[in-house]
Amino acid sequence: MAKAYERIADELRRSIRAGELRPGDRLPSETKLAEDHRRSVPTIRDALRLLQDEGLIEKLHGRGNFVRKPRTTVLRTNERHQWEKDRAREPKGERLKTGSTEHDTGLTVNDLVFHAAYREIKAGSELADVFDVPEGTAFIERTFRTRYDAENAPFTLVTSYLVRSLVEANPDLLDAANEPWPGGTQSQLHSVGIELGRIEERVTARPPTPEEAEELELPPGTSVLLLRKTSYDIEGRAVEMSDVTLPGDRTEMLFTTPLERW
Amino acid sequence: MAKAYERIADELRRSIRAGELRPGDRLPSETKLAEDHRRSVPTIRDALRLLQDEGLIEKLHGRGNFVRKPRTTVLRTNERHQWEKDRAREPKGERLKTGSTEHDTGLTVNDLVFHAAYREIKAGSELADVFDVPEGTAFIERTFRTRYDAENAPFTLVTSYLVRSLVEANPDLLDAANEPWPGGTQSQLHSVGIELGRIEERVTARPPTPEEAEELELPPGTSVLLLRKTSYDIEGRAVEMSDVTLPGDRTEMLFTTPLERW
DNA sequence: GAGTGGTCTAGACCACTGT
DNA sequence: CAGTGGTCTAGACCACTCC
Repeated sequence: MAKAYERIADELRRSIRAGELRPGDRLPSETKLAEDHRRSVPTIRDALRLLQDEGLIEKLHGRGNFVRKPRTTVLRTNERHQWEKDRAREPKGERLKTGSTEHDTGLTVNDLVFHAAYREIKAGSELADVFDVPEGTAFIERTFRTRYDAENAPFTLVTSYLVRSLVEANPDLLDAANEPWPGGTQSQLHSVGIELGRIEERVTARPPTPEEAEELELPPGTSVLLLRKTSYDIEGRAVEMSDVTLPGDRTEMLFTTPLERW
Repeated sequence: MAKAYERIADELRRSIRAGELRPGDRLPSETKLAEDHRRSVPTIRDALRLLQDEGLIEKLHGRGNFVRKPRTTVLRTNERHQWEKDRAREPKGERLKTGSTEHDTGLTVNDLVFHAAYREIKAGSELADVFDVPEGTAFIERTFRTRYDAENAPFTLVTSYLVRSLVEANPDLLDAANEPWPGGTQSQLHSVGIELGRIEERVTARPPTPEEAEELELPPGTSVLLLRKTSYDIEGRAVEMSDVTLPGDRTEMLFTTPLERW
């Protein structure tokens, strides 16, 4: 004997999957559903919460419960890295025209807003491990939000780490006022004589923390993608690491792997 | 004025983050929490559900509520593709020794169980688009589960598509009984004269459907990673596509992008 | 059997949306 | 204002775990 709220959720889920309830449609009110199924309102709400957690419906206070529409997604490719490298040595005027976020999305620079903060920190065991330096080494921590003006929610939260001694040759890199740096991180590193040899990206997914949900305006029933990007110079030494949080319902990442010929 | 269940959740969340409640610890019982906070049990349960949805706690019926321990993750790299290509032309005996899942995880072939089913289908608009063939073209659809014996949950669900006319030159490829094919998909394609030139992988994340949650034994408060892998031959023609569902709490994907020298 | 969480009820009252 | 969902109560009864 299945539980009442599960049976009710199953029935509504089937309705939605079959297209009898279409994206944007309003579900019957909770009191109406309660009468129809001869159950109490809290039981109906248990059923609706299941569907909300699956990302199938959206609850709008005072308006009703609606079948959720799919979000339009932003594509983020790994080809951006070669593209950014090619551009890193170009004159500043050229670099100003577009940033790498625009390369991925087809947007222009004016559609984007950046917030940045710099902080100096000492390496804990995790940073020390990635960069192969002693614990306590001085790092620059930069935090960003990138935003697409046409939407009212940011689409990434970024924390980036650089070894202080590697970048202090260029004092401009130590000042948040110079953000956004035209040409991006690779251009910044080029200004202190660093050329990148490869980039590693690690991807996992989990539900958002309340803080992430608020900053990225994530409704219940969505996930975040966590991307840890580590950049290595041509000698294979880690020179930069970023932790990026992306909204799972608005992001698609594309990785292309070329294969050697037989 | 914050809501009671949110305040209670905040307090417990802070406790967990601060390490006062450690992974594996049992929380006070719901009736105890209700007395402490002078709230009803359902209100306490509302608070605990928030924490469960964030993946912070685990509810065990009849035992209690526990701080969740981090799962050990399996690493899946894009270097597997070159490795699989290098191996595709090796003699069958060699290929039998290990499969590509083992390459990623360090397991031996005996730790893995495969289930496979083959089905012939006609291309809908999506498949027709990816493979650049007319709608209605005959495809072979293969579905798999891969499992690690030491755990009792599968770690991937796979659906793979091949154009029938491309692979029917080798009848063995049309029979599920020959699964798992030693050397994997690239070896199968090699048997009909196809060499791969590049692989594209698209990654998104969302909460699991009830079906996925059951098959992958995903507790509430976890996400799935969706990987769509498309393989192109050396002329750039799509020859294989897979949709892979991975448990977000047990999977880390690593993509390495080499950069050209200046 | 004692203690735990899971399901469900019936209803009060609040907060938000639209007309 | 009427109608909607959101919060919360007080308690009954069931299902599971462990001793």
